Amino acid sequence: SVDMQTATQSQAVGFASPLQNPGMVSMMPTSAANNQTFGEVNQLGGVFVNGRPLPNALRLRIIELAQLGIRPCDISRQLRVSHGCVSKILARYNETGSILPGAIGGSKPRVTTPGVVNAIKDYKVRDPGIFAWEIRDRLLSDAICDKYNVPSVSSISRILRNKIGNVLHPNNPLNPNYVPISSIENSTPPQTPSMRPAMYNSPIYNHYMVPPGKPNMPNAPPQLRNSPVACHPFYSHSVTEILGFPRFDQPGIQGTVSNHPMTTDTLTVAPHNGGGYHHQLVPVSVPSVIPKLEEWNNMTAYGVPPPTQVTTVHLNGVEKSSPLSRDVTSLQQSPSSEENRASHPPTCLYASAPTNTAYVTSSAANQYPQPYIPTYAQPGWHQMNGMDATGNPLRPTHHAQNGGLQHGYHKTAVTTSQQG
DNA sequence: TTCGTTACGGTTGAG
DNA sequence: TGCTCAACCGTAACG
Repeated sequence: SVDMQTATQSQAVGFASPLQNPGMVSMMPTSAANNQTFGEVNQLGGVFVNGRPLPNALRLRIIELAQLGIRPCDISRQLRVSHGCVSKILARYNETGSILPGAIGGSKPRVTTPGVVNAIKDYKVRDPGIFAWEIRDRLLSDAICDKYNVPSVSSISRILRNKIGNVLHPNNPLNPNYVPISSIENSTPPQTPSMRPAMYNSPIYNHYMVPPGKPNMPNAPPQLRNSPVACHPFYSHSVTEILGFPRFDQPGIQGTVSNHPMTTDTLTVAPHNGGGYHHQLVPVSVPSVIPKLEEWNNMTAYGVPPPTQVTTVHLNGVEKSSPLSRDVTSLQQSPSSEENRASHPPTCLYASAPTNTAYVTSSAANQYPQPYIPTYAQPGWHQMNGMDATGNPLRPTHHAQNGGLQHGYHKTAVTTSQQG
């Protein structure tokens, strides 16, 4: 058991139900000194971790109950999840068919890929007076980009400025008034800096560089001969330079693709739900993804029975079967849903509100009327105190690693309980 | 009372 | 390794 503390005091494990103490809403305060962290309790008495998705099991239950005809407001009360969250999850499910949260974190894939940059260069070379918006239109009309990944006009302008250079510069080959060096210089290369035309003394030129039309510079290293780097001083990057590896979108060099980590077939895109972009690459060959601690997972590994799927409910005296049973089974059995299965907390994490008219009657649901017990006050859980049950240091969270606040709960064998 | 919406404080992860 | 930024999260409050 755990000592009870005042409502306004940070509490390590267990606490009085906010339903009994309406003034106690947030359990968030964190003390770096005692290295203890806390989840939060919402106004309904449900436990949540700020910034993190609800456990999949709870999301699934929301969908189940909704499909059984239970109103969102009742679901909200029963599961102690804010109605806004219930509304959001139901809306997402109706829209996408997925119960899973969206992809969190990461960066949006760049639209200015090397191929796009190259195309922009081509357009600019062929028509130095072309406007950025015209380039944008051509990227679309030439099917180099679609409407979802076409760079903005400002991005194109930036590319023109940063990667192609000032076309108004008299020495820029893209300048319409550019005078080819071949017309200034005869075919004999200058032997000393003082003998070269002035432009060759410019920092942007070196002895490897030749103007367009004289591509095969004899004193250039073989790898630079005929290359844009050597031929066009304003071309600061070759495609390979930009890519950092050979292009794989061109025929003939396909064999190099698999040598790049981002293009091997050991990577796939994780299931993503709810539109947006896909950016979570998951190594397929990894046998199991390390589950997120914040997802309150693996309760079953410590002696707590796995949650039983809710298949029927009694709603106003009428028993209803869950149409989601098949989906539940699919979720639990899907090879790609290791994390989903691991994140199923016991049903009793969220006790029914006393006034609920709908109640669950499966074996798991029999746990529902039990007293409210916070996630981390359940057997097998205690709050992060720096050590796990075996004495090993707990994995620090992101913010702990950065010296900031620590959040989340870590699975240990310590048994604590607290009834609200 | 119900529910859609949104500000807010938070986490996450690629770049 | 640490930072930035834009995605996401659930809650609480509003209408």
